[in-house]
Amino acid sequence: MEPDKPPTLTERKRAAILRAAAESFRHEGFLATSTDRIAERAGVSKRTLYNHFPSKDALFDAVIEGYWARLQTLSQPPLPSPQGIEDRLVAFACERLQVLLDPEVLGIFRAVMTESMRAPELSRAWRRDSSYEQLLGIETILDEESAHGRLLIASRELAASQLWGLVFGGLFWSGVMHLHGQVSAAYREQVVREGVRTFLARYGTPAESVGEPASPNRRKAAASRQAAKGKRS
Amino acid sequence: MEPDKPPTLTERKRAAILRAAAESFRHEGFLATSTDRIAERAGVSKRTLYNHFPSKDALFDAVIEGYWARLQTLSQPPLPSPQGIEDRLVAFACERLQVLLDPEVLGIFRAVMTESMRAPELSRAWRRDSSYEQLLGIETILDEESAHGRLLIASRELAASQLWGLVFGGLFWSGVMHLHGQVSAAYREQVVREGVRTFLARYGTPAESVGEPASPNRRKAAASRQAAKGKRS
DNA sequence: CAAAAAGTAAACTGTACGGTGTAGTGTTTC
DNA sequence: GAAACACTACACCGTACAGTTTACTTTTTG
Repeated sequence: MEPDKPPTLTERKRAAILRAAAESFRHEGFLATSTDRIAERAGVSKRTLYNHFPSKDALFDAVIEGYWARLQTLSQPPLPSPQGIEDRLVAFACERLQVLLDPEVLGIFRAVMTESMRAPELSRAWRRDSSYEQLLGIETILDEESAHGRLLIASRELAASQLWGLVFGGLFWSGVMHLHGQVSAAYREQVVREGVRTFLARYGTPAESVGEPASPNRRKAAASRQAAKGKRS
Repeated sequence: MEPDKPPTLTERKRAAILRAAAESFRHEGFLATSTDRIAERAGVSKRTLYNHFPSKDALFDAVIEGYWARLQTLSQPPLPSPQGIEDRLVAFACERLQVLLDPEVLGIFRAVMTESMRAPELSRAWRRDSSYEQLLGIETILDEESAHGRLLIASRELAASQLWGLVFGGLFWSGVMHLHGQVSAAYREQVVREGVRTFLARYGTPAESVGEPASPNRRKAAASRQAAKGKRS
């Protein structure tokens, strides 16, 4: 909007507090972080911190809301589609995965999960409304491809959740659990591509067997038995 | 071995402490649990607690090791196979899933993850040695089925991780994040079965298209492009 | 430039926690 | 039944933390 008028001191202080708090919460967790430490990292007096946020809980809430809003932007643009379906799904998933595996985001997921057991009312945003499949825009892109006849899907929720598991599940879980350090982008893409191929082995339509070395007699009845509908108990 | 001679008082106290500690750690997390509270719940004096365990950290370690040992037993018996491959994989996965979704186990996963960020040296057991695919015995059962010609798999690690994502990923993640309450066994089985079907759409062999309504011309070149080998970066 | 608003430093309150010390009571074992 | 051992109750130490108070300085604004 306006060409960034210089931020007032109050705004700068507030931002510094939020940044420092996010950093601490991500690295140490909510309980292990002291407000003294946050104020120190933010270069701010403790009183100022408590002028901006009424309590440590409120500060945590504000940090979480900020990240949640950032993640929300993921659900919107499933990007246009010149490529074949495999490449499109791979590109889509790699983009999302890069965000999900960002150490900053992983840290927030950990913090949210941790506090969700101690104090469920904090961080309720992460549980209300939308599923992660929706959040990531998976259902949207599947709908699009289905509309173009490139996918044959009986239950979009089921398919979306399977795609999530195939391409995100393993790496995301490893990341959250610190199972290994950073993985290379190349490895990530390989995992994603193979996941997409498995997904297409069930849900792809013959029309899209593009550029493959040779395999004419594939699939066809692939979607012949897909019943799952009722969810939950 | 010996037909349980009555446990000595010391043994009973120790067990009570471990039980109370596990309960508290699962529900409140490590930091939010006080040793006073553990002692109280265990019906034990605080001094006794510190006679059995030198520190709160050591107590946490002992609790975690106990659960880890319990989970280890999962990796052994992939159970015999009278059924067709789909039913066998479904039965196998449902059994594992039941353990993974046990609130007690979920709570421990959460606690481990939380402490893994604050103090990685605790709970190292959960990261050393084996992958979760190994832990759950997925690779074993895939090897067996491959040996019988019922699967055509290029990379066992990749396939195992995909099966994990398809049948465990979604529900496990939901459970860990408290996304919904308990899900019914019937719903679980449905998700698992559909996951297995997607898996078989890529890795199954024609020989095993048993009892299907009608779909003779399936797959064959399914495994023609499976390259993934190099891991990590 | 003057008044209002916001920030700072530092001491302080009350509480909670991890861990120890002590003196005495119950339990096991020979 | 007595010596060795484990359990109990309880006071205690030092530290840490969320949040407040006070007295003072800087920034913003009209």
